Amino acid sequence: MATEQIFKNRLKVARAEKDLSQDELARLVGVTRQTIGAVETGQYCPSARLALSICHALGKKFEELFYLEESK
Amino acid sequence: MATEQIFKNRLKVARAEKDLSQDELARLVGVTRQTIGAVETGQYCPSARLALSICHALGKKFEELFYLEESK
DNA sequence: ACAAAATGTCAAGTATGCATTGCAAAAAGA
DNA sequence: TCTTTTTGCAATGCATACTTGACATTTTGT
Repeated sequence: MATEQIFKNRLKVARAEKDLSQDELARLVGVTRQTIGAVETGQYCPSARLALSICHALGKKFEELFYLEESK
Repeated sequence: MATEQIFKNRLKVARAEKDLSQDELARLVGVTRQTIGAVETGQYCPSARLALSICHALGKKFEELFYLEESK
């Protein structure tokens, strides 16, 4: 196993900038609060569809919110 | 009523621009040929992780390759 | 025309995203 | 402090992404 790619995000900060709660963002994009929370804390990687609508809701480009990081 | 968001992509063209086969792209991003084929023909929406590594492999930004479209 | 490479597709199985419910802790506001 | 809002976390279940293997069809190259 060479280079493992870890999926990360800057959701928490971007959400704070818009002054939105997890629940408010969740309603905007049509998922539950728990789903937003889980994505935010890195519990799992969202679908590209969900990730895209989060981008739209927060007024950010994809690469500003989501990225891959190398792990050792 | 339900303004349904449909997940679409421009993978086929972008892949052709790089002169890569589905199999070559698949190996680059670490999935199977069938998975690339299925994403390309819109059979399903990839994970944000897979979508991102496809972007990297094709040298494109996310929004250049993937987008949401309104349908009725 | 022929062979090889590329693509479409299908079935069955595994992995994981996401919903739902519920409870507890932390933060914010009065 | 007391109360409300927000967030974390866990279990169960359904939906869907992704794998593996296999076969048919189309495209490309000689």
